[in-house]
Amino acid sequence: MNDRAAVRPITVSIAAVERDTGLSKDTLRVWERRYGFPMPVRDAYGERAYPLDQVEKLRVIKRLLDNGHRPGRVVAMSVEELQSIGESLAAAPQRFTTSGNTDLREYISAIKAHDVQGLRRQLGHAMMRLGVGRFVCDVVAPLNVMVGDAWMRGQIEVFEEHMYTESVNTVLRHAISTAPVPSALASPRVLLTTFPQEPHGLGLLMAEVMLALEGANCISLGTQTPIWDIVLAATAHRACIVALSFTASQNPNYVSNGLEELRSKLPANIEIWAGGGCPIIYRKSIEGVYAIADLQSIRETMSRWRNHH
Amino acid sequence: MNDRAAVRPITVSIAAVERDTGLSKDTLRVWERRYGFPMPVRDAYGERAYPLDQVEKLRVIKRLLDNGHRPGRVVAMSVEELQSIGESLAAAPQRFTTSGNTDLREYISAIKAHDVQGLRRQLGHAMMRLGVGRFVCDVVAPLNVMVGDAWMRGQIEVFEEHMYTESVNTVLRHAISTAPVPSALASPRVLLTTFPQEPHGLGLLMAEVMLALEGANCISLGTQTPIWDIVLAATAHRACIVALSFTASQNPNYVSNGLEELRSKLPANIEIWAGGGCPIIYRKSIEGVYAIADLQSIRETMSRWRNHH
DNA sequence: ATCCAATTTTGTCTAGGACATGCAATGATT
DNA sequence: AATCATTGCATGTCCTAGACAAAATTGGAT
Repeated sequence: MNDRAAVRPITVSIAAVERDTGLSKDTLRVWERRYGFPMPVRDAYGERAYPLDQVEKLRVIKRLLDNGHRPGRVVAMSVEELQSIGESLAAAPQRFTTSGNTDLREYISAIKAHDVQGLRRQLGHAMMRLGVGRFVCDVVAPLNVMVGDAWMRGQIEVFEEHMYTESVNTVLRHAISTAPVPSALASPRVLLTTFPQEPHGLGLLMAEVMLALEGANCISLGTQTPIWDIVLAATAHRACIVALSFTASQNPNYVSNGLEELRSKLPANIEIWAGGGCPIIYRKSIEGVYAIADLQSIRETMSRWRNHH
Repeated sequence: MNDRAAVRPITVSIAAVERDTGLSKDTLRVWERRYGFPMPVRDAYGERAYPLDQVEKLRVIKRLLDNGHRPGRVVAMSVEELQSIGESLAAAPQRFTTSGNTDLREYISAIKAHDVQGLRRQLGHAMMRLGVGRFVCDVVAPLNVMVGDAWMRGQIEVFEEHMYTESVNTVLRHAISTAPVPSALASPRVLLTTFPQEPHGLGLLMAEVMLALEGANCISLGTQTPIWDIVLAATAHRACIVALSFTASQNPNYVSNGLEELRSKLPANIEIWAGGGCPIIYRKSIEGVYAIADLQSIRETMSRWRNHH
């Protein structure tokens, strides 16, 4: 029995860490210089090679940063300290039991039991029981948060989160397909997509469901559309509204710069709606961009739009 | 009337260029050093500020690079020369007529007319007419190639490709949802996903459709699952087969190294099936990995599997 | 408690050098 | 003439280390 682990690479390159954590190469290098973490080993060419446990810790740190913590404090911490912070954070807003006597822990159980069929059945039942709108707002949205938190605390594996995401994806798309096709004339045409750095599409789907409920004519481009192509698409599809989704992991600079750029390139009569978990959208308001704080407020924003037109 | 153009930024930062063109900051700097293009002006802080026309030219160059051209030739060229190259490429071969008396050009027309509803209707009709299996093999697969080619020739915009992808996504997921749930006992459990570098999920969906038709029990994790999590997921879901999809844009080394790593970590009784447009899969066979050359051969490979078990 | 200024923190940009990798053109062999 | 090995250029990514703007925090005065 030779030690295979010593032979096989148990380290990853800086580019892979950038991709997996969302921290730029520049940031990774400067943290190493300033805080002494991460401290990768060097490969035969003198290039950084990050052990997997450091990548794991970086992911936890990234998640804490997204929740408002500051690098100087958390980067130097030990894993145990990070854990305790993460748990206190998750324990604080126990707003799980939001409403509708739904116990979200059952979904988590299904995920951890790797019961795909059961999870989808539960989701389907909840949708039937609550109606599509409340299902999205009261079940899917808090579940997303809960799954993310559980993952950060190491209670859920990446593949389990993937399975969850895929299941919700299926269920939401099914919900969208059952919505009636709106009358082409009266309903606003809404273009949905995300910026190039944002690969997560669940927020977009949730928004699409809510918009469809409001009778909007949704045109989704999926994720990661270049800004210039958003402009072209909005024009080509004669959109009234461009709706964008941003997760907390997004780089705030890219988000606000991108929104300003998009606003300047897009005709003034096309509105921009921005939503999702990214804090910068709500902290720093951008001229001509509407921040949609939660899914419920899509309804209000839409009625405002209707009154205006 | 003051000159707003002089006030408004007619230049963009290196980060914005990276975002808009997909060329990394490192690449942009090294091109400037080596080829003298792009040659940004400098702002008050001495930082690169790219005029919009240079960004535009960079976009054209990027498309030619994706087309197989080499930077040394094209980066130094004038805009006119670049134009002529793009057009000469457009005149190149067009292999439309695949099979089944379906004229794929109608789909392309719908895409270029930005007719989402029409495109989906056409796709739905074709599926009804041909049956799900032939629809995927004879329509979707060649259409993907055609759309990709058209994009490379500059005949289709990025946002049009996005709209197409999203439509096919919807139609395929609908097809999957209509497939009967297979009996848990007799049917093989197939885990579907892609490697972390591979964000494209259409190939995965097509494979899932074909597998579902063969009565397989499909568990999809979506795209970009870390290798170690594929191993965990395969074990947790008691998968018999792990199916992976690779597009042509994948780095051959990553693909073959990743497959070898996965094979070594996965229990020997779990098969690995690899498919998609990536040439390396078929050129270099890997011990214990089955290459699935096209969607039809999923059927044969599956019957081989059944005979074996 | 609220506001403003000084200070610290933090991410991103800069420069040019190095080098692995992959493609192309050459030379050698069948 | 076609195939294979070798050499060499082309190219992207990584390296170090310094600088600085923007954001966040602190301290002090109202």
